[in-house]
Amino acid sequence: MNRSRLSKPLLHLLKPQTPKSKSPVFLLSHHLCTNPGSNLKPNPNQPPQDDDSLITQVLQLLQPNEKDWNFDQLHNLLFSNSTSPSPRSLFHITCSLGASSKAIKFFDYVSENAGRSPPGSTALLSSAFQAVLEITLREPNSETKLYDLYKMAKERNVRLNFNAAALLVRSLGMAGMEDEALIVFNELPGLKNTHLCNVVIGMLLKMGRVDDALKVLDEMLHPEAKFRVDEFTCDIVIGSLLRRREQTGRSVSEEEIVDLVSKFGKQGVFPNSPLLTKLITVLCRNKKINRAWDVLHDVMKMGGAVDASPFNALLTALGRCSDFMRMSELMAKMEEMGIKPNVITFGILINCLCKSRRIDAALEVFEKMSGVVGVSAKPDVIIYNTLINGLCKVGRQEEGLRLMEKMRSQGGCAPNTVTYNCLIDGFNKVGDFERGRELFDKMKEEGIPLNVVTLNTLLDGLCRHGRLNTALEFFNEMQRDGLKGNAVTYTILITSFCNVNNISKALELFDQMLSTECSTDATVYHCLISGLSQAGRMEDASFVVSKLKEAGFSLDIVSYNVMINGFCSKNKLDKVHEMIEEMESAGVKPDSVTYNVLLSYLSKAGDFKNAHKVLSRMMNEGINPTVVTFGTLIHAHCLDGNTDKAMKIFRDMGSNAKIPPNTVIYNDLINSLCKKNDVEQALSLMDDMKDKGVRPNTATFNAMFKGLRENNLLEIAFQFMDRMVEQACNPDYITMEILTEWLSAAGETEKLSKFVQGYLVSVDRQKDGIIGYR
DNA sequence: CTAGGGTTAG
Repeated sequence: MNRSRLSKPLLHLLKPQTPKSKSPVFLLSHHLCTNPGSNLKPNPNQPPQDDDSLITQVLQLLQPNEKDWNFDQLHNLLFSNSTSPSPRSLFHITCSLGASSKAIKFFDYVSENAGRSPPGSTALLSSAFQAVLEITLREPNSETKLYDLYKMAKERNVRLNFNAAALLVRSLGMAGMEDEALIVFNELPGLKNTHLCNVVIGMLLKMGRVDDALKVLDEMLHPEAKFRVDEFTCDIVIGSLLRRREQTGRSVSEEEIVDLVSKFGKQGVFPNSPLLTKLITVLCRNKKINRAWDVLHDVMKMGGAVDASPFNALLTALGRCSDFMRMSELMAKMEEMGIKPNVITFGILINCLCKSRRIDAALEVFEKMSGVVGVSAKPDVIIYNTLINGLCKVGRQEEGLRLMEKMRSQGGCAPNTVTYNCLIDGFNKVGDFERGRELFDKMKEEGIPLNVVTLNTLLDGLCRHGRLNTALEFFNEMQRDGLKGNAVTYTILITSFCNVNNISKALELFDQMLSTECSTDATVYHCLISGLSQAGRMEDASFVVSKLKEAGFSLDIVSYNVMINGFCSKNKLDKVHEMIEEMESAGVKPDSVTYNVLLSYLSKAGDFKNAHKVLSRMMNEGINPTVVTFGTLIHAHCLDGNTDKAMKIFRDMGSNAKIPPNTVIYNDLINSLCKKNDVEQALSLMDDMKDKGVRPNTATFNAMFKGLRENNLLEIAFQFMDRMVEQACNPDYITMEILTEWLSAAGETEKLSKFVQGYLVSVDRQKDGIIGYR
C-alpha cells in the first residue's frame, strides 16, 4: 500500500540523469527523505502514475540554475486551472532539488502560487516545507537556519505537518536551541500528538531540562488529556531519567522515578523488561530494596507483563544481604505469576547458597533445575563453576573435581579457565600443591588458556607456603611467556615479602609495578603502606602515600589507622596530628580502631588523663568501645602495675558493657597477676575462661607456668600440661624454657619428654593412654 | 563463576 516507497526507484529510472543525481550521496540522501505527513491521504483523483510523470516533468524544468527557471512552463504544469499537484509529489520534487537554496526558491514559488488554488494548498505547502527542512538539514551546520525557516513559514501561514514539526523540534534540540524548540512545540496547538510530545520530552531530557520535560509529561498524564502517554513515552522518560542519574544537571530521585512508573501504570502503560530491571537494579544499588520490591509488585498488580529478569535483579540484591526469607517469597511469587525462572535465576540462588557456605542446599537446587518438568533450565558452565568453587571454598575440592568430570560427561559442558582456576585454588588452599600442579598441567594439556587469575592463584599458593622465591621465579617465567601480572599479582607478592620483613624486595616489586604499565588499584598501595608502617619505615610509607595520591587514589580509614599507628610507635606526635587533620579534611571519620590506637599510645605512655579524654571523645562520637578498647586499657594498667584497676575494668566490661573478654585480655591479666604472685586469682581466671568457653593459647599457659613455678605448684602444672596436650596447644620455646628448667630441677624430666611427645603426664590419667596422643 | 588487602591490646 505504500506507493511512494515503490515509486521511488521508478522515479530514479525515469528521471534524466544529471551528474549530481548519479552520486551515491544523492541516492542515499534521497532515500533518507521521510514521506510527507502520514496524515495526508492519497488523492483519489490523481493516480500516482500521473504524479510520477508530473514529477519528472517538473524536475526537468528545474534542472537548470535557479535563475534560469522557466516559471511560465512551471506554472502550466503545476497550477493551471485543470491540474493541481498532490502534496506527495511536491514533497518529492522539493526533496529532489538537492540544494536548500533551490528548495527554498521553489518553496517560495509554490507559496506564492498555491494560495490561489485552495483548499488543498495547506497540505501542499506543508509537504513542500517539510521537504525544505529535510534538504536544509542535510547540509552541514544548517541547524541554525532552521528556526529562521520556521519563522518564515509562520509569516506565510504555512501549517506544519507532524513530520515537519517533529523534525524541527528534534533538530533544534540537538543544535542546543531547546528554547526555540519549545516555542515551536508550544505554537502547535492543533498539531500536538503523543508522538510529538514524546519527541519534545526526549529532547528536553537529553538537554537536561528535566522540569520542562516533566511539565509536558504532566499534561499527557492528565485524566482529560487529548493524547495519552504510550509505551514510547514511558521508555523515553524512565530510560533517560535512569541514564541521567550519572550525568550532571538536575538529578532525579529514585522516588520520583518510582512515582512516575506508578502514574504510567495507572494509564496501563509499563516500562519494558530491561527498563524495569534497570530501575530495580538502581534502587537496589542505592539500598532501597523495599522500594524495588514495591515497584515490581505494583507493576504486576496493575497488569504489566513481567519476565524473569526484574525478578533476577531483585533476587541478586536480596542475596547480597542474605535475606533468604524474601528470596523464597519472591520465588513463590514468580511461580504464582507463572513466570519461569531462567538459568540466571538458578545461578543467583546457587551462588547465594554457596556464598553462605550452604553447598548442599546449592546442590539440591542444581539437581532440581534439570529435574523438575516445567522449570528445566539447562545448567551452564557458570552454574557448574559456581558449584565447583563453592565446594572448593569449604574444603570439598575432591567433590569439585568429580563435578568437573560430571559436567563434561553428563552436562555436555566443557570446563573452562575459571573451572580450573577454582579447582587449583581449592587444592592450593589446603596445601595440596601436587594436585594443584597436576590440574595446571592438565589445563595446559587440554589447551585451555591460562589467564592472570591462574597465575595469581598459583602465586598465592606458593607464597602462602613460604615459597616466595619459587613464586618470583614462576612469575618471571610467565612474564617471559607473555602473561602480564596485574595489581593483584603485585599485591600478593608485595604483602608476602612484607610479611617476612623483606621490605627492600617489596619496594623493588612496587617499582617494577609502576615501571611496567601494569594496572594498579588502591589495594596494592594500601597493602604496601601497611607493610611499611608495621616495619616502622614511615618515610617509605609516606612516599608510597604520595605515589598513591599521584595515581588518583586516596587513603581509606584502615590506611590512616595504619599510618597513625606507625607514627605513634615512632613517637612522631606531630606526624600523628598531621595525619588526623588530613583525615578529617578528607572527610574520613575516625573509627574505633583510630581511637584504640591513640588510646594505646597515650596509656602506654602513662598519660591516663589524656587517654580518658580520648575515651570520652570516642563515646561522644557514638563509637562504642570494643574488646580491643578494653584490652588496651587493661594492658596499660597492667603495665602500670595497677592490677586491681585492670581487674576492675575487666569485671566492668563483662557486666556493664556486655563485651566478653578474649584470650588476649585473659593472658594479660594472668600474666600480670602471676608477676604479682597472685597465682590464686590467676587460677580463678583460668577457671573463668573454661566457664566462658574462651580458649587458652600457648601464651596463656606460659604465663601460668611462670606463676606456678614461682610457687612450685607442680601438680597444677601437670594438669595444665595435660590440658595443652588435650587441646592440641603446642608448646613454644618459652614453654620449653620454663618447663625444662623447672622439671629438671624437680627430677620430672620423664614427664617433660612425654609431654613433648604428646602424651598425658598426670599419673591417674596415664591409663587413658593413646587418647592423649597428639 | 575464578585470584589479592592492610589497623589496635599480647
